[in-house]
Amino acid sequence: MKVLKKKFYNRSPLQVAPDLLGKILVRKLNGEIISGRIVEVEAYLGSSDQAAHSFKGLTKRNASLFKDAGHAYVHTIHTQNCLDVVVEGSNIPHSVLIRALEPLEGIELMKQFRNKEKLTDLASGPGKLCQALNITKDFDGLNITKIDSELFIMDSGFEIEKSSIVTAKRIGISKAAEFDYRYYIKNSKYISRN
DNA sequence: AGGAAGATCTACT
DNA sequence: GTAGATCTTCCTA
Repeated sequence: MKVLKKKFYNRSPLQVAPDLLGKILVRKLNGEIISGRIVEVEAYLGSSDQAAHSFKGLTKRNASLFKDAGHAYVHTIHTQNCLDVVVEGSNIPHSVLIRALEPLEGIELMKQFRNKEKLTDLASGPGKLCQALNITKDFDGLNITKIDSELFIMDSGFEIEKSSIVTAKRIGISKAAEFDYRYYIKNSKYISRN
């Protein structure tokens, strides 16, 4: 198991997004570990993608998208938080949205944060996983390529077979919704929807 | 200064 | 399946 470095993130979101499936998202909180396997992601292509927050250029909200690859971008929507990973270099505001996790460690903590018991209710959606891992806007702009960070992604050493990766249209957006930029693991019970 | 929209979630029917 | 909750940011007057 090793932490994913900038080299991993410094590629096209269309390459990084499917590669993130099966990786382990790790949250450190007061010495406790909360982690989960990434089972669903979406790619956002910055300036050429009308659905991306960075489409209209740099604003206060999306400033973190213009950082180097391997930083977090946390934004609020309808009272919920969503977690992105910045991809492909500085001033190229591409990102990958982490949409769902399969809970692994710290499940009791997740249940507390979510006030839910069912494993499939803990992190099966972008807003839910931020609650389960207690990710707040304080994480916006955080470097997630260091093992001493409070948030990072590890390589499980386990490759997802290409035949288990499903490509589909993105969810919950009104513009440029026709692109097949959503990726999830086939047959996972922990994705947000089918 | 005010209004509208947004990469959602939950509860209830 | 549908409605309501309820916060931040941006656009317009």
